[in-house]
Amino acid sequence: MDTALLTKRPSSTAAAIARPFHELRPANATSSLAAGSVRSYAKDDEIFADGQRAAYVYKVVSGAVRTSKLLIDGRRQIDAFHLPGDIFGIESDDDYRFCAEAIDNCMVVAYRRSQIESLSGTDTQLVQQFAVAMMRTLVRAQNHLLLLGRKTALEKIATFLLDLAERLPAGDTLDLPMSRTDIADHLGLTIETVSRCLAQLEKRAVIKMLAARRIVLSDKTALQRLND
Amino acid sequence: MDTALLTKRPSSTAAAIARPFHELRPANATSSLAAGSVRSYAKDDEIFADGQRAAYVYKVVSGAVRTSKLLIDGRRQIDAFHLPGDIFGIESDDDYRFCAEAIDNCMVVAYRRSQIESLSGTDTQLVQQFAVAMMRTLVRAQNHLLLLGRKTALEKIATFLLDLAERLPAGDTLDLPMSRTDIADHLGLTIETVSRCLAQLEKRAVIKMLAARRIVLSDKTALQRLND
DNA sequence: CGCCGACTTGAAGATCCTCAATATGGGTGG
DNA sequence: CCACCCATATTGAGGATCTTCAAGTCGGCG
Repeated sequence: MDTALLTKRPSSTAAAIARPFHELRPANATSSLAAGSVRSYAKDDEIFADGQRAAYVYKVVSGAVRTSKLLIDGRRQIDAFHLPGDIFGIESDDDYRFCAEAIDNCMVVAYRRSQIESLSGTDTQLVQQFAVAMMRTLVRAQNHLLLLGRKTALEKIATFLLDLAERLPAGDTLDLPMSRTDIADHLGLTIETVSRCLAQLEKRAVIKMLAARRIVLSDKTALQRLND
Repeated sequence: MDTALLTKRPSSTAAAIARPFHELRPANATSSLAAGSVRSYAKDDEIFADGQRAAYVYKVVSGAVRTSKLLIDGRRQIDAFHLPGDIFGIESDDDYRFCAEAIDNCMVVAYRRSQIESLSGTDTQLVQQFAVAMMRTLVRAQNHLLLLGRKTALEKIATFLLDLAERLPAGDTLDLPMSRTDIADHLGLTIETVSRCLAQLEKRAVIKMLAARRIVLSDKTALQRLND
């Protein structure tokens, strides 16, 4: 079972930058009951919809996922991007309060919520993992409140780049999995503003854009100065 | 012990609108160990500071509390207002990542964090209460992301008023405990914009302002339309 | 009654958005 | 392997929303 899951690990670069795989699965044999099922999604596939019954909690194996909310007129807020190792879809009530979509081709592990709850006693490790995940989700959301409420467009971009650089393993060269639209909807901006801020940072020699989605953070100190 | 705490309950209107007091304290005798200490704060008193060692988790008994973050240049984001029954100050790491201040004269119960953690086995009720509180904090933060990132000033005010109306027990007449500055720093606006939006809602006969901090929601349907 | 903080209102200005045109580049088929 | 194509991204000009700065007004408390 363990090996079956392991062999499904793709050899793509996305998987190569994933956090240590042993973190993604319970270490002890007793937790095999809670082992989730691996699922693959293509770019822009819906993983779950807002309002849908929240039957699973997910962990990203490779690729990237966005969770978002919509206003009736279509305005969108992406609350978070989820990278390999990240857990998403944790709910206290019955239904999801977000929509989750694959940003690129990606793989996730789906854990049955009912199983997790029934395991509260037996598998401390996995349950605790989800508790930690929930707390991390909260911390990120709260930091993001400050960004959305009080930072300028340029500061938002700087914070975003630094945050991604910490979460993606690659050194100072970022390979963004998401589009400008996704970035804009995450930072409360428009794609044009995102583009102009990136251009401005490049003109200031703070970053270098090898391609639209391949960005070198040449001057992290300058970014940090914009960060707060 | 129970009675000692109960006699400290103030007879102010603020306490009268508090959620059922039995919810504020563990029901069974075995949890007396975890019973927190009651503390009073005057308007604008600091309850804890950002970066301070997070030794306590708090529950509001009466009055109101704000938790906020600051940028170095003084820009402030209030992540949440805490009303009677609300829990704040939950941290996973050692230190607070917020500053907490009394909005008006208020009373809180402080629970030693070390005690809560050591009680994980014995007092399920209290521990679970904090787990629920953490989840509620997360839900509110995530809803607030949509507000800050994608709503207009008028929509922000509408959402804010409806949210408060649900959380404060009084019917359609709101008694705001917080200043315009606090509202602005919560909604990512300036006090002038807050003032102008309220004026506009009043001109549209959606609300009526009996005093600056006493607002009647005359047309909740119209507010709801602005809400999303 | 008067003072002072809190709030309101007005006018001018900045940031960010909207609309529109152009450029880029990854993917596909010839 | 190249050329084309279309989604994605950039760039520009003009405009809306919200902010800033500056005067008032209100009202609670001594």
